[in-house]
Amino acid sequence: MKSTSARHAKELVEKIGIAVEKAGFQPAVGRVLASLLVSDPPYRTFDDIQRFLGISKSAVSTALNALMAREMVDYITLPGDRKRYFQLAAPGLISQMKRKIGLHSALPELLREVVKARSNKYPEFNRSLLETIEFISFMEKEISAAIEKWETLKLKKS
Amino acid sequence: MKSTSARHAKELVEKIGIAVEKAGFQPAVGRVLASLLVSDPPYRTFDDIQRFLGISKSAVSTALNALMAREMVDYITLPGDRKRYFQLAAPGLISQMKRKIGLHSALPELLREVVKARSNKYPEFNRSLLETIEFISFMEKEISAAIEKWETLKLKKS
DNA sequence: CTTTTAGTTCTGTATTTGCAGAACAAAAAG
DNA sequence: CTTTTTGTTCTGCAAATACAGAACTAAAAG
Repeated sequence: MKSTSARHAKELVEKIGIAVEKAGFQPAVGRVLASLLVSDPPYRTFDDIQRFLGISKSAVSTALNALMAREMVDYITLPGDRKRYFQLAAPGLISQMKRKIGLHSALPELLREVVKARSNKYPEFNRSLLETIEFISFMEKEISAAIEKWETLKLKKS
Repeated sequence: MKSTSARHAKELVEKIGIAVEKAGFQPAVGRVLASLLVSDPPYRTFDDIQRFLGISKSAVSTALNALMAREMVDYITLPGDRKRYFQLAAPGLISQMKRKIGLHSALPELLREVVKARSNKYPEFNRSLLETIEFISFMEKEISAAIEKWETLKLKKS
């Protein structure tokens, strides 16, 4: 079973790695995350990961620490075993996504500053800037509303 | 007036440039975009931009073409004037944002593949993966609903 | 035709990024 | 104590990025 799906797993890891990379992480971070996604069992030691991915210890260490800093990965330990068993932390994954979707940077605030600083000689241009700001604010509100909706939905289920 | 706010404008351009850069563009692209935001008048020639930013022609050319490819900038021409006057295209800006918010690549699809490929030996892990997928799908739906809401809102206003 | 203008494309380079490999550290094992 | 294990941190390099400057192009002006 493991051997039959091993190739598929590797391919999946590559594809997921790229997707995570596009979300703004380093390539190695994406691969480490991906390896923990497909891993069966879902927890792996430092050098399980290193061997599976064939990358250096420093890359694994940096990646795991980056992921742990964002609470996307944590680890367990077993009695009488010095190793740490790293595993995905799904709640951390979800809050990471919330963060990424949610606050759209300083842009709206900066755009407001722009409009304030502009002359009123080109009202049509200023109006379209205001509309852009309006759109961003609207989306921010809608998104945080959606997140709350999701959370109350989850609360009801439990 | 222009001279008193000139410094403020330059600072704003830098700050906006960085914000745009963080959104995944090259530094020079961010600055060109920003310079068109604060520019009064809102349209500028190629070498207005070059002189204002103090960067090379190639950088300006590449940046403008990148922005035009995404329809975030366009240009007008004046009769008997060979120059192009570049300006921000607010609708393009907004649709660019829609695309960027409108989410998140192949990830949910890949996660579904992961779940399918996984054994059922660790049901709790699989369950939490499913919840993550659910969250992403939920947010995608909510976001596109919000965008539609915005669009009908805009239609009514006109 | 030649020259100028307005921009594009190419070539080289400085900077940044991302990782390997080695040196290092801390704690446990022997 | 010494050795082994489980990582971490540092040093250096290879590749990718982003831009400058120069060469080039197309169209208009003269």
